Amino acid sequence: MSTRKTDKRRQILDAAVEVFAATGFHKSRVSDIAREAGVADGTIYLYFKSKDDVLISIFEEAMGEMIERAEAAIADLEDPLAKLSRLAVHHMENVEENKTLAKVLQVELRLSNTFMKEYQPKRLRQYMDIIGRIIEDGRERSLIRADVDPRIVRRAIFGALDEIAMQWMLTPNPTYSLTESAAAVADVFVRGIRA
Amino acid sequence: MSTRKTDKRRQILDAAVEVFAATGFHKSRVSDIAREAGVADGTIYLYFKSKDDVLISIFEEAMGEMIERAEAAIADLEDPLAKLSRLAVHHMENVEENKTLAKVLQVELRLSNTFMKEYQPKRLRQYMDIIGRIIEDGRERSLIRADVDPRIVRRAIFGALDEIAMQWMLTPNPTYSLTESAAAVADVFVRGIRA
Amino acid sequence: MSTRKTDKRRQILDAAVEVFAATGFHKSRVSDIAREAGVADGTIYLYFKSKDDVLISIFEEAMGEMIERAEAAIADLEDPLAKLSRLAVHHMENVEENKTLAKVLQVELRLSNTFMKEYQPKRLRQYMDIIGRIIEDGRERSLIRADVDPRIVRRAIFGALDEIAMQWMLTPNPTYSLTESAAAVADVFVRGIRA
Amino acid sequence: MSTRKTDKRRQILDAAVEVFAATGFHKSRVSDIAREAGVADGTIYLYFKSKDDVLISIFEEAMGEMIERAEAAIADLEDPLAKLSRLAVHHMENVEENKTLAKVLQVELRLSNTFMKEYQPKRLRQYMDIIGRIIEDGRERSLIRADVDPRIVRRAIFGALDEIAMQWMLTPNPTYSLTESAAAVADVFVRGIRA
DNA sequence: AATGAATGAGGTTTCATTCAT
DNA sequence: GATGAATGAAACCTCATTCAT
Repeated sequence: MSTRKTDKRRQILDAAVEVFAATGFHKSRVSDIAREAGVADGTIYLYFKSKDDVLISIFEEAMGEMIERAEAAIADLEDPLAKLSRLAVHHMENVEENKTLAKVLQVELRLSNTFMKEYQPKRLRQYMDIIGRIIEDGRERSLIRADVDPRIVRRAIFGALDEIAMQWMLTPNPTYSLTESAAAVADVFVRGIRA
Repeated sequence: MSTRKTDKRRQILDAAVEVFAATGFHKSRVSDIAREAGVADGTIYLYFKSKDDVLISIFEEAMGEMIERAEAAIADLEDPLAKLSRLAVHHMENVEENKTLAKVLQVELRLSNTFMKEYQPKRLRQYMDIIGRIIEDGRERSLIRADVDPRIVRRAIFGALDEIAMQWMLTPNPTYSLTESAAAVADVFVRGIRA
Repeated sequence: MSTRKTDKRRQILDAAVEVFAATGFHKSRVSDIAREAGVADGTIYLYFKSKDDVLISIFEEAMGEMIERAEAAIADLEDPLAKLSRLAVHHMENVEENKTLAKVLQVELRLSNTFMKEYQPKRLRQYMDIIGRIIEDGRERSLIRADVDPRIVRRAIFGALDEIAMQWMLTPNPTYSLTESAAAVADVFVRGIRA
Repeated sequence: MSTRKTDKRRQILDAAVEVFAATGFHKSRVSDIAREAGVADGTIYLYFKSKDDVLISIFEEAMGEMIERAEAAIADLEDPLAKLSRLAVHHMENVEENKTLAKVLQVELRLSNTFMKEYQPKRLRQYMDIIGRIIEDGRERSLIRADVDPRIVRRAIFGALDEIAMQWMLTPNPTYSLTESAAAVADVFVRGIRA
């Protein structure tokens, strides 16, 4: 029974990702998601508080996974600077491999007032904290300059990656590799902050 | 007569910036803008095609000015790396000095579907081109490494600045200085790309 | 369930006839129809595409019935000329007995651009075809002159009846009998076309 | 000066006929008429009370002329029945020769609420009175049956002609002759009412 | 748990008309 | 007389959400 509950919830979330990516959050109707998920309109409200809540849930779950996977991706590395590079490439791999979800997370998410102002910071901060901790660790081990402020630089790194990924999402037929861009960006940052 | 026409147009644009910043684009009603501007609802449609067009016009004009001022700000500098630093600080000064306008440009603008997908790229690219040209110039003069791709790095720099400014906008009572952050970010990039 | 659906649809159509007859199509607001029908504004759009569609549906249904009833009314008659007289009187009886509906069909219907140019012809032609077939039948049986063109005369007969009914509708307190007028008009046409 | 005044008035009326015929009364904007007439929007209100008044004025003038010309057309005939035939053909000739004006009078005029309910009757009655007087004259001279009610039959004749003309107006490329139809209709009526 | 029919708030835009010049 | 910039009223329809079944 609990599996079933989860199943339907997942069905709806998956359907919502498809619908949001195809039509955009604002233009998507709840009934579109319901049809795509094969449930009645009202059923969605048994699992989510509102249309916004569906978007937020997509974000929460996707970010939760991203955070886990990001931490796993850098776990076996020793060097903080290597971790940074690996993280950047990993971030872009996620985007490239899961374009539909990424489109929702990056493009549609920003279009929701509620979201931008209330929910985004929390999870994003967690994600950025990974970067922040790498930098702090590097500073303690004198691999990164002491005058590098982690709170600023973690946001700079995230902003740089995000902007490049955003641009890639909005380009209809991108010809360049996102992961190569990630490596280049990481290279600049690594040179910029190392001791 | 031409002055008058311009006057009323400006009145409406200024009013719209205030209203959009206070209420958000979506929640703002055209009649709110009209009241703030001291004109009738219909008058707005003598100067703009739609509510969206008002937002777009704010963006077009503000970006036009920003581009001009950014170019003026770096005109007297010789060193490309110094130009980059100056540009970053200049960017943040604009945001700090004109918080209301910046709020509209950074936060509300992203919330308009029409906008994000059609209008933004053009002007933003022009703005990023300023960064791109600085980097190209630096490479030619061997002050910047030859393997730095201007197309990627200009976007990385913009993304980094934008993300930090965005965060600052969304923070109710920011205690940190935006220009100091800009200097720190610029420092990282300068170290990251110089030969 | 199907009854319920039909019920609500009928409720709305009946309400619309009342409202359109009282206020005129253009001046009637959708919310007026909703109130009269005892449903929410939005409910109307579950059953009809638009306000125009409500008017069109009234017409389609009313004309469908009129065509059926007209054919039933003349079914037991042999003589084509007697059929014509009966049809004319039947037409006016409908108008007299159902003044509210007739008002909508005759007066308000003509005020809707969309309607006049697209929907009216089809159903009206069907109605006129009844007259046309009577005339053709009469010609074949040599009861009506061979040089009477059914396509012209059917329209002439309809036009004559329609104009007289229209005038009656627009007269606040008509003192004359519509069915007597119908008999008189039919008499003229019968004399005019018989062999 | 008086000529000039008349000139501008006429300019506007002529422009309005063109615009109404092309776009339909409701869809036509006052500014469209102004542009077509080569005057400013406000100028129209120096000569007419309202947009409706422009339509009414077109009708009044056109009907005035039609009435005059109709009376002239039958003046030289003695036989009332011949007059009826002549009148029918004359009516249709007017329509055929002046399709643009006829379109406005017949199609667009009916779409104006104000008009149908207030102005039309008066002038139309005058026009129908011509038919009525012919019939009365015929009755007195025993050329038309005594039991033919002029008030009914004049309206029947007008309705028949009007319906046929209306249909012709709404047919994109009519292949049949309107005047021939008029003759056929007149023939039926003449046979139908003569003693 | 699931349904889906019903709800009803909410706002952009048009365009006839006015009136200061 | 002529202009045309400015006015401002007015209503259709959508769609997220509810709740009786």
